[in-house]
Amino acid sequence: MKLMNAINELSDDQALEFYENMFNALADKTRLKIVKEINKSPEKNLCVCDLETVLDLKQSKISYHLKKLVDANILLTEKHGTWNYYRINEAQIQVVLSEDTCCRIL
Amino acid sequence: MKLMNAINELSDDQALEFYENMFNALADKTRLKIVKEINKSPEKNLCVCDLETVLDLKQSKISYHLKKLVDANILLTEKHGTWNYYRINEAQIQVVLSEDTCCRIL
DNA sequence: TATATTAATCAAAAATAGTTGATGTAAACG
DNA sequence: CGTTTACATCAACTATTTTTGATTAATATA
Repeated sequence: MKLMNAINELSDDQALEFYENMFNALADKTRLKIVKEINKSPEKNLCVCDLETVLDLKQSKISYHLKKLVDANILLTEKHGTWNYYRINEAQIQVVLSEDTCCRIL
Repeated sequence: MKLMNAINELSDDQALEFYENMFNALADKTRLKIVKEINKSPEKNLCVCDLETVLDLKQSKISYHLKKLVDANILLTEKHGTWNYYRINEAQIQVVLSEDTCCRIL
């Protein structure tokens, strides 16, 4: 999903689809926890194995949810050697959420 | 779901649960259309049969989605005789969404 | 009172989403 | 090279959500 700084150029139907996808990506406790943990981390990014440890979840499960967040353009990936680091795309989140809500889920 | 003007009194886990529920309720095109149509209506409220006509969907389907929105406290019900009117609970929506997003989905 | 209208609810079916363990691939390291 | 580590992806399975066509209950109207 593209970054929606040009959201006003979308048709009504495309806009609804954009929001449906964004809300869907955020409508899951595991995914909200992932975002929260990344935001709490010192470098504001975590790799899969970090999340495995901190959330005590299986690798495949974490990868599944990370993919959903990346597809929604809520997370960005940085590859460093064997490690895949995930970072929050704050611009995308702020398109959707109120300041207060950002503070609570980030 | 209660109105969350006291959202800061919730534990982290309860807060995540609140947002998970709110995003879930909004993560559906039919439900977003319902909210949009109610907001577009002259009286800012519609009954089930109005929505049936304007969205061209079956009654039971509309009732199903209305229930989800009411459970999330995004819509409020007013009963007038045989008719059930639904109205947007703007306070609840504004807890979660940015002003721009409110403008797009309302 | 009999009938029509409105809308909630139910159970069954269909469609989606999430979980799990295994496999595949690429980089790091001895 | 062979081995280990990190992680994406897959297929089978489970669980949840949505759709559908009744049925039911309540109100309105003839």
